[in-house]
Parts: sequence; C-alpha cells; structure tokens
Amino acid sequence: MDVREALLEAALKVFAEAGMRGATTRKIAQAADVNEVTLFRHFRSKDELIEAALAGFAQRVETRVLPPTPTDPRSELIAWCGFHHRELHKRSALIRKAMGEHEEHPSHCAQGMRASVRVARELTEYLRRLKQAGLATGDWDEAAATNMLMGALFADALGRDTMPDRYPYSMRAAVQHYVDLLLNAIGAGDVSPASRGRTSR
Amino acid sequence: MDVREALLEAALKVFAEAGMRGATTRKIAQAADVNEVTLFRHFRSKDELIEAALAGFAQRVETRVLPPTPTDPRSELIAWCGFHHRELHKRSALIRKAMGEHEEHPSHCAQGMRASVRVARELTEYLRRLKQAGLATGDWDEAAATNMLMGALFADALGRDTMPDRYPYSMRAAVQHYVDLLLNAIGAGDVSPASRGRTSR
DNA sequence: AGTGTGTGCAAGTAACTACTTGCTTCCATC
DNA sequence: GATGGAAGCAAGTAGTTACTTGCACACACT
Repeated sequence: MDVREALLEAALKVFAEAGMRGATTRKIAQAADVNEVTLFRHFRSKDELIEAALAGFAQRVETRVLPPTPTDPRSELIAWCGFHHRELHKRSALIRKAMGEHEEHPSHCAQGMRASVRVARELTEYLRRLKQAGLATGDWDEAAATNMLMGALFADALGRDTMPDRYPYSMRAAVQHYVDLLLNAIGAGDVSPASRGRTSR
Repeated sequence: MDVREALLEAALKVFAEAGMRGATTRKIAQAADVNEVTLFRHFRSKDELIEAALAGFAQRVETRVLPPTPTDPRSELIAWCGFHHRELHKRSALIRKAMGEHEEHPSHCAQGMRASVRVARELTEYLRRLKQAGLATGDWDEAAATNMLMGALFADALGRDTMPDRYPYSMRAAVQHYVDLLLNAIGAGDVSPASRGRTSR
C-alpha cells in the first residue's frame, strides 16, 4: 500500500500548488513517481483521490491542548497560538486553494474547515475557563474573542507573504502582539507581569 | 465601448464563481451576452481580460475615511468596520478565488491586495491619532492592532458562510464585538460610555 | 450610393483533459 | 516452477480549451 500513500501525498502537494482544476492526474502521477494508469487503479476518479487526500489531511491536523487549569495565560496562549500560527503559515497555499474551491467543490472546502472548528473550540473553552477562574473580566463574548484572535492569526498567516507591507514584524512577534492585545481586551492584561517582561516585544 | 464594459463585468463575475481556470472564454462571453470571438477582438488574450477586470475592480474599491480628529472612537470605528466588513462579505467569493491564484498568477492576486493595503493604512493612521489624542493608552503596536481588527473582519467575512458554527452572532453584532474588544485592547474601552449603552451588545 | 467599423456565425486548429484498453513485466507466494 | 496480483507502457477515446479564420450582416458617416 506504499503507492496509495505516495499518491495521496502527491495529490495534496499538487492540489496546494494548482488547485482542483490545475491538479491534473498526470501531474499527480508524476509527483508520486507512478504511472498515470496506476492512479486510476487505486482511485476510481480524480475527485475521489483529491477528496481522500484532503480528508486525510484534515484528520491529521494536530490540535494542541490548552491547560485545563490556566496558570499563566500569556505564556500558555503564546505557545498555543505560536504553534497554530506556524501550522497555518506552513499550509497557507493549501488553505488558499481549498477555500477557493468552496463554490465548486464545497465538500473539499468543508474537509479543511472541520479542523479549524476543532481548534477554535479548544480556544473558546480555555477563554471560558479564564473567565471562571477570575483571570479575565468584563462582559465580552467568548466566541467573538476566539474569532478575533484566530482571525488575526489566520489573516496574518495567509497575508504576510502576499502583503509584506502590512506585516513589518516577525511571525514570532506577531503572536505576542495578538495575544497581548487579546489579553488586554478580555481584561487579563495585567496578570503575571513578571513573565511579560521576559520576552521581547 | 459598451461591449468592453460588459465583458469586464462578466469576467469579474465568472472569475468569482469559477476562478482563473474555470472562467472559460465561452462562459465569460455568454455572461456578457456577446459572441466569444468578440471577446478576442477587445482583449488579446483571456489573461489580459482577467487582469484588466481585476485591476478595474481593485481601483473601484472604496476606502471609507476615518475622521481626522477622533471624537467618539467606538461609533466611528463601528461605522467604518461595518462598511468594510459588508464589502468584504459581498466580495468574499472573488477574494477567495483571487487568493487561490497567488501561486500561479501572482499579479492577479496582487491587484486585490493593493486595496487591502490602502484600507489598512487608513485604520493604522486613525489608531495613531487616537493614541496622540490620549484617547488610547498603552504600548501596543499600531500595525499589530490594525491587523488584529482587520484580520478579525477578514476571517469573519470569509468564514461565516463556510463555518456557521464558529459565528453564532450576526454580522452587525460581530463588528461591535470586534471593535469593543479592540478598544479594550488599546486602552480605549471606557471612553464615551454613553454611546456604548445605546447599541445592543 | 458607397465605405468603414463593429458584431455575429460556422468552422477549424492544436493542445490538453480524465479516463480506458490491451499487453507486458516483475515479484512474491504456493 | 506455476499462479496471481500489482505495476508499467503505448495507444486511443471523447470532450474541452484558447484562439483563429473567413464571411455575412447591420448600422453610421460622407
């Protein structure tokens, strides 16, 4: 079953480069170093192959866990956001292409969205815990705060290569900026100032 | 020159639905209610047509102005963000497709980005004015705060149709949430509380 | 009345697409 | 050593694509 894996991996790569229409069976077969006919022996159609490749990718997306009992929100969030920001950036080409397929192949797009929903839920629940533990105050909406932070990471990861003017700071600094802004926004900005001074801003 | 305009408009519409590869000259000509040959009499190639259509669109994108001397940041930002949020949402299909073309047709993608950079600059300068006027405090980064708010609007506009679970609030409420969070983040949360109670949160 | 200019229409070209068929070759297992 | 499955290879099918050519028509100006 080595060939099947090679085909799935190649399909993901070519899809990320060229999208659904541009990912021809010939290109995929070449990328997998396999005869084009073999592709159709493993998958009934190109659609089936791409779908399987995207589903496999979405399943493999790792969701980092945030601590069940928050102690240092700033460093915890920076670690978590840093990880997901890097993942988003690494996969930005694939994400752009999958989003572009939304009108024509909604199922392809939906595969990728599932992972995003999972990650967002993890953050929402962490923010709820922060509020319950008294580490954050105010009457802000949990879903909105989640989407604000994740939206910033998402737009940054996708836009920083295409609009360098808008992102003059490094990826590392970006995460710190967004986390600090969010912590201020949810009334958790002045907790644990000791850890705050330690990292460069 | 009516036909030329019809072709540009049709090209933009078909491109938003199907992307570069899917926007065939036949489809565009049909959408413009024009013979396919006529398309090639006005534009040397399909590439040239799409490029012109996207350039025209990027040029037409309206940039709302933020007041030179801020008085009520919350309502001023809500009005400004509400407008751009609606515009982003209206054009989300086009934006998704243009972003997907980044690898294969960077110039197409870049056309759209120019407008985004313009809009972002307007917000950055407003935030700077807020800080100078003493309406916002803290040592936050202006570009980061800009990108945080615009990233939230951008991700919301593009994701709310494909991931309704993540956006349980209305578009109107979304803008208020993000603006309130940002104002808190930049130490401008408790100014003009009168106007704050007026709108539903 | 004549002369462009812009358009429609029918047809064709050359390249590419997903997918198929028939045959050969390798290689592990019985 | 025979058998079966998995792979390669060459070729072909039917459809689509961007783009071209040649000709006819209709309208505007002189």
